[in-house]
Amino acid sequence: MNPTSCVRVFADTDHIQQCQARLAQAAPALSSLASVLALAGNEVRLQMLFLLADEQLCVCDLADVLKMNISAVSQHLRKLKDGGVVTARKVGQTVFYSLNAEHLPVLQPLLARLITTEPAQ
Amino acid sequence: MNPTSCVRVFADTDHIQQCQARLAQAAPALSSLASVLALAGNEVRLQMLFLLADEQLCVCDLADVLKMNISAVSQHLRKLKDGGVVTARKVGQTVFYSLNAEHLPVLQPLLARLITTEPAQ
DNA sequence: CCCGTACTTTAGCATTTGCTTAAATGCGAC
DNA sequence: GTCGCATTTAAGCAAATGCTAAAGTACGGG
Repeated sequence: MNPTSCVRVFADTDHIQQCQARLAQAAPALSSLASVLALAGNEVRLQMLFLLADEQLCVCDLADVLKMNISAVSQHLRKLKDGGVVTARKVGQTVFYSLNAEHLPVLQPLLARLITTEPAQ
Repeated sequence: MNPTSCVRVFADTDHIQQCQARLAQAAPALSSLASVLALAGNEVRLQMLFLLADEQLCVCDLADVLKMNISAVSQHLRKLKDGGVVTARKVGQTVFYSLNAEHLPVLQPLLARLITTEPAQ
């Protein structure tokens, strides 16, 4: 009767529908969270967020610190900006990026885990 | 002098090295965090984690709930298991998956954001 | 033992990702 | 205006991702 999956008797349609209902309720928040995590789930971008949590930085600085191509850095920042994770502030010809408040509640606790309380061991 | 990037005078080598030092210190934790977030950053896998946070489920159940191919579900679970995010417990021929304690400190606060306190608006 | 069920693994493929290179764009100095 | 610097964008490509389909493994029942 269920073409997708196994034929177990205790498939428990109630249980499955209950799970689906919970998913459906969480769907919008879940989708939004997934996209933020996908952005932060890239090592380079997570490094950027870690740095930006401390202070705003321009594309040049980030490229220097990460030893990366400016273009590559700019493309990562574009994704972060499109995802609402960072904001850009233009001063003259340099663009300063900083964390956007919108997703800070998600990011802060994550980034906080990266700060070593002990300066050195 | 800096071939990679812009030629601004205030490149502030000190500042850049300071950022790099902070990065270097956070590197191991950051790398580990990035891989967990990359796993959770997929919408299907985040759904799985959301469901598994509530109760352990077998591959069949997840496939039913998510209306997905069993093979696809299994492959996602494999990644989650390889990343240390979930654990498998075999009972007879069915395999129950549940969240692994190792990365709960990262996942719990994220998943908690998905639980609607109000049952309905 | 053989068969069926739950699951895993493999191979193949389309899509996405992240980089490099090169060509814009934008803005300030001259 | 022209030039130079900071950044963005576009094009191209290799690698990674996520799916489907099919074969393989593991366990229980008859």
